[in-house]
Amino acid sequence: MRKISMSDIAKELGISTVSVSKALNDKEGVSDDLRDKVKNLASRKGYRINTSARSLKMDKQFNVGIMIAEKYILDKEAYYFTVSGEIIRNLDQLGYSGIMEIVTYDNENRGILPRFYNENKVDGIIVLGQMKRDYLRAIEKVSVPIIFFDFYMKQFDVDCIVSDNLFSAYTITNQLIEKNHREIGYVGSIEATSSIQDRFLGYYKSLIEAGISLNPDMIIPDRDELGQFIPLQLPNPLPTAFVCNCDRVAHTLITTLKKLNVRVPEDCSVVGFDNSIFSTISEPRITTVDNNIPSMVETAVKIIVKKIKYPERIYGRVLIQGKIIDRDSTAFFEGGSSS
Amino acid sequence: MRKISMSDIAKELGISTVSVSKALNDKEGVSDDLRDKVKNLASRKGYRINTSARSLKMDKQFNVGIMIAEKYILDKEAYYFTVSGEIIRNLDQLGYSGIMEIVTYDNENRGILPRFYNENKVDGIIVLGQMKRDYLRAIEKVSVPIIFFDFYMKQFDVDCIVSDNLFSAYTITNQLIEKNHREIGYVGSIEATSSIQDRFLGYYKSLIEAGISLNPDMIIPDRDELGQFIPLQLPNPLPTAFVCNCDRVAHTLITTLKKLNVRVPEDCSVVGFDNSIFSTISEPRITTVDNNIPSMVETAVKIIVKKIKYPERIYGRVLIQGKIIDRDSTAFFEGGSSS
DNA sequence: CTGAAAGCGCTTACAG
DNA sequence: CTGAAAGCGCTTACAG
Repeated sequence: MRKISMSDIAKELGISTVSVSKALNDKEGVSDDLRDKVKNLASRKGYRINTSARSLKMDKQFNVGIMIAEKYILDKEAYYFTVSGEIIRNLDQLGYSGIMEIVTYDNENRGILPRFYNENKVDGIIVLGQMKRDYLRAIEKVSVPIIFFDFYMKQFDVDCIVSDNLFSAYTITNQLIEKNHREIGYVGSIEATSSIQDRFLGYYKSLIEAGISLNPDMIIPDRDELGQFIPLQLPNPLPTAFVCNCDRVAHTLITTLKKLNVRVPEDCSVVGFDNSIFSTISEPRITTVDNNIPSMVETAVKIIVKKIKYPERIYGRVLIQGKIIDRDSTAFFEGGSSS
Repeated sequence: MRKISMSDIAKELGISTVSVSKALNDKEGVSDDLRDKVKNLASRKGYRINTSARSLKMDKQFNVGIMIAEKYILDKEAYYFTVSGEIIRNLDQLGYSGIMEIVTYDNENRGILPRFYNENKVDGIIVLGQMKRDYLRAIEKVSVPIIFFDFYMKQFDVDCIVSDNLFSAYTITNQLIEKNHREIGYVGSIEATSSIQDRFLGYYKSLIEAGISLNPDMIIPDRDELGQFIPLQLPNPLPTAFVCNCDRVAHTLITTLKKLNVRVPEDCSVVGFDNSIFSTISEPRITTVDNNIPSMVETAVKIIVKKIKYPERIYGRVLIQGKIIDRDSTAFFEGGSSS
């Protein structure tokens, strides 16, 4: 059974393919009557448009590329899975498909661009999660619109969608301070990603406003240069609370504290970030920040689609507000202002 | 700056586009000398092939569709993320891109096929994870090759790649029996998916061979008809060991047991399935089955690509061997043969 | 409202 | 080894 084309429909109805095209695409220039007839026959015959022909003519693919660095896959964490699922769903509503591509460590190092770009399969690109500067430099020169999702980088003029990390971290740290905590640690390697850094700055902003000075011993790295997690080196004495740059490491921290017979939250409060699965499977469940992925994604998709239409428009750094999810991992500090 | 085409290269070199096409595609019919000249100029000018034109002419998209039901995304579990990442990487090596699509609950109920099919964007489809029978019925009739990944269904003639669940469950249950366990529970809703059912059967096979009769009270459901997890109703008295249909529920079980002051593995052994993140973040770390995703994916991708070339070939139900990962959640049962 | 004609950028079968 | 010609299935600008 051959695929059926517009001209098959045209022949059967005794009209031209032009009219079929107009009818099917809801363009003006056909009577409502004819339009209905065409649409009916098309659906009865199971007509499916030949996208290659349309794309060739219109010079548009109706595909958006989604790039993810290999490390985020190996992580076995679902964060970017949720995100990409959401992206794909939003794209679909606007008539686009999502083509995913994993940038392997090797390709990232060698600056090899994704197939979907080299073969002109996409009209725009969303970069999901931070990658090497040099690679981003290469991808930046690409001749289709591009946006960064969930990170940004200095000296890049690329539009990006990020969670308002600084403000969220500031707010959640404020909450700890309101609960009488004065010794508060931060867990995260502050040079690893823009998110970790901004969350640190929000934490610091809160300390400044509370008149608490920053103690370098209280900043605990959680990963190495490759992004691999490392064992946590906790300070002694411990602070009475920790702000963690993500739920995963908050979960690790809680496990570590338990082994030291430190009770959470009675002896030590812990807060996380991302509202990931780690925040709910942990015991106690972790107070955290929900980054509002649906809103981030909706914005990102809207912007990339706009940029496909109007490539010269600039959106800059778009911040999306997060929301604190109160759970069971924080408590009022009773020890009091003994210092 | 206009996109550059084969004819641009041809003009600059004073040759025909036919020769350019042959040279770039490594087809015979051009001298090595000319081929080099063409390739050099193409790369200097940053030529990228126009896939639409190629696809239109060849009636081939060089894209494979990956369908995932919405529920697997909302799960916040990374299992299918790892899988789809791996699929995409394998496809890339064979010259294909992967177009993902999330089948929403709504579309699944209404039998709405993915955009990538309706718009002829893909040459073949991989269905990632079990979906409603009626939906699969609709997708089965599709006019491109299709395979099921990680599940199968009776009365469907669709080729599928599955882990050898029965055999893995059989083996891991045997290990418990060798450790002197005679009362062994199974956690999983055995009608929910083919995997859960087959793992149950492997567990049962092991019991049969050990002369242990099946006790219905020892089969504990873990999810409802929608696939949502439900609280575990543990039997009283408890068995001395549990085989869980996945690591996630094994993790839940361990948490539940801890609350009952049952120590794992001293008082009760627990094994899981999938070697997912839950098996390593759990305390103790869970003995589990690694399904060998790389091998499953490699096979799946090879088969779909073969089927694109030779649609009539049949591969049937392809089983991939899993591997037991021994960790800390099982122990020898000392209670002994008192019954 | 309707349609004939041109053309998007490739690949393939064929002729030289 | 090399290339002229046809054609894949659409859309668009234009004429009627």
